[in-house]
Amino acid sequence: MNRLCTLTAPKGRPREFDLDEALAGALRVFWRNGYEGASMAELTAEMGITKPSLYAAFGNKEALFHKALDLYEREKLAYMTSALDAPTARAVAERLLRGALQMQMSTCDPKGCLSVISSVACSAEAEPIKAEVAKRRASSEAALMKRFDEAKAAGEFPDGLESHALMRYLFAIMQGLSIQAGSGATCTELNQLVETSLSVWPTK
Amino acid sequence: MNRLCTLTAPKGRPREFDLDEALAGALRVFWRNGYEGASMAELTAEMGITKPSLYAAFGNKEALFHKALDLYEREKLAYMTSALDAPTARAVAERLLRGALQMQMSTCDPKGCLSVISSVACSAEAEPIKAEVAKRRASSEAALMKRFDEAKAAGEFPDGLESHALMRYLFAIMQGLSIQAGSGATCTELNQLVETSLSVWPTK
DNA sequence: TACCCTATATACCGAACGGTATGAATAGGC
DNA sequence: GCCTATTCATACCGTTCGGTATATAGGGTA
Repeated sequence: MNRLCTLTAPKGRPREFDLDEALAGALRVFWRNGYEGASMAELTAEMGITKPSLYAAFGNKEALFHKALDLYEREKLAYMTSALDAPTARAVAERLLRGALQMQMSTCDPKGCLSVISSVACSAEAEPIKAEVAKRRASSEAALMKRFDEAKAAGEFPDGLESHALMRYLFAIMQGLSIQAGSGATCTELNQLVETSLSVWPTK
Repeated sequence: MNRLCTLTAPKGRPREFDLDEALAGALRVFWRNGYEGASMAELTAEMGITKPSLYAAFGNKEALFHKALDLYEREKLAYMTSALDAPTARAVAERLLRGALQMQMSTCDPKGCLSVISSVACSAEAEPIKAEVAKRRASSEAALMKRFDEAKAAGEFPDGLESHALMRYLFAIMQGLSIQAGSGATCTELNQLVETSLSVWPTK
């Protein structure tokens, strides 16, 4: 009995749906409705599978959310990591803001940011969800702060402006952007927000 | 039968709880948990009354939320209207940011902003809630924009900076502030956010 | 063909949801 | 004292929640 064969030959009845497609459907529902607002009924409907299939493939609702959040960060927040490659702190900020804007202007995706939505939605049951999102956000914040530390060392910031303060400021704008996008702001308005933020970006 | 007497002499059995205190309790629950996350059980527990009393006095959950939102705006967002009296746009922004900061630093109130929480929480049932919050926010935005229009007419803004763009920018920062406050940011961090925002505020 | 393993579909679980019917308690008006 | 009007407390309504038991269907292996 060769163990390696199990990769190409799964034993029992094969599943009739695509894992990735189903997960993408789950992501859409969580994105539209938040963790608590997403019911198993709506999830299964959008994923095109039944509840037992969902539980067998993904565990439970919380585990499914984690996997959907992974997909979200991998596919929708990719611009956040790539933005760090920009040559200056201002260019990083510009890439981040324009990336966030472009994502919110997508006509096929739900509005707002899944991370922001999930960190705000807050009944008692969703406490571990908030904690998980907070952990991931802290990681993003640390990455941006490290990049801004380099910028500060390179003398890009005015005196008295600390990198962590500027990081926090930039995140606040992006969070505000996603709030306003989720509340029905137009693309023009969101673009104005980005342009204004860039026009006041501090230079030495 | 004098109609006016009904004001001082309500006929039936008098209620045994204080309307304002009960509403304040409801506000706390909505603030902590959002509209959907606030269950009738938790509401009645915090308000110190039973469900039939709640329905008799406030209508239903949605009507109770509206009244709690009224109380919230009246007591907790008072700084937003008074800030408009400041002499310059920058002073208005400073009052708004410091007012928001001070509110988030209160140790007895929940963290975050009820309006932001309610505009994000989003199952299907909460759609009218979102609409109501959006309407009220639009009113606040209009008030701030009018004030910034005056500032622009007074020549306070750099060329090319429109008042509505700056209004949207300032709101974004305040929304980001409340998001970060609700996610466990420290007072020091929130203060840094406010100071940074003020330090980059555009002047002519 | 017989067997094993896994996915499927249906029907169901206890708990919690928002909301209410009902009857006892408590006040004013006559 | 009696009627009316309103509140209070309990128990209950139908629905939906997340999650599962059960039985059938379908593919690999021998």
